[in-house]
Amino acid sequence: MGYSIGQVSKKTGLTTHTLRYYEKEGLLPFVKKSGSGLRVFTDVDLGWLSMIECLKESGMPLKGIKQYIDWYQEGDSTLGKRLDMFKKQKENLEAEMQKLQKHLARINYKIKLYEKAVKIGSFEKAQADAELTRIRKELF
Amino acid sequence: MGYSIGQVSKKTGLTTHTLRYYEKEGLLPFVKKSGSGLRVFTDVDLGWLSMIECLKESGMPLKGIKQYIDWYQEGDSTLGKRLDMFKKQKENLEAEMQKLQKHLARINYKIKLYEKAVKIGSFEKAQADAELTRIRKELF
DNA sequence: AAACATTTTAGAGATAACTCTAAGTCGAAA
DNA sequence: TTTCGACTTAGAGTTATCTCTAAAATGTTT
Repeated sequence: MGYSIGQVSKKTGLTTHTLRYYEKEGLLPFVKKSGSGLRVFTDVDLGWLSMIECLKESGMPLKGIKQYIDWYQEGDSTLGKRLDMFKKQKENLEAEMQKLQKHLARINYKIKLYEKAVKIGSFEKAQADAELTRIRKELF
Repeated sequence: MGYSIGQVSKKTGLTTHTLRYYEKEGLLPFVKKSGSGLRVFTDVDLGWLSMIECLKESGMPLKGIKQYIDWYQEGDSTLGKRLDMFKKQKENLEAEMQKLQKHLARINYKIKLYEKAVKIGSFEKAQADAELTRIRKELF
């Protein structure tokens, strides 16, 4: 019930290079090797890779993720540190999402503006449009 | 009615190094120079810097932003391309935000788990808790 | 005018996160 | 048993985005 590095690559979308790189960086200390030196991934390992993806895409650098994994390996004495880390990550992520929300509103305005501009063939004239001027004022 | 690079650095939070780098990369073609060669930023330039920040934080690489600025400089013949770019960026951003939403749910679960774990002093036992097991099942 | 802060350029260096290469080993299929 | 694709390691190379340095010019303050 184990997977080769190639199989894990297909499952996760990470290249075999990246998986080895993650291991070298200390992110996969739990992955075992077969007698002849081949990596053998388990479903538990896939779970860890999924958590790594979650934290990475949430904006945590690989070093931060490694720290978390190191704490996990240390056992229950680091429970508080791990809790703090997740709380901080939640703060970061919520702040990030609010920022993205604002950026999205701005991009939506740009889409309206350019739809009008394309329709009338002029950026200048589209910008002078009453409704777009109203939205723009609302936005800033 | 103009700002020095240092003033713009304070206003935007970007270092003077970064501002010069952006210019070198073609992101600030509208910034003028004084007779003696000093950069003079205007409020219009600050507006562009704000748009650059918006696109960058929305996940667009500097090259993509440069492309947009180049199109802008080309005039109304590129209106369609710019509209497409913003539409695509909207798609990307909405997909990104949905992903972050999922990651946030997972992190919230982890916070609950670790709060319980800290309380009882054991990760294993916290994981076995009925409510946490329920939430975990909901999550995957 | 002297002193000192700010800006200029070209180019080198740093950092994170991959990405690839080479030379060899392993394992499944014909 | 040969063949061939997948795997191994160590280490070099790449990309994006800064970040810094040095030496000279400019701007500001006293």
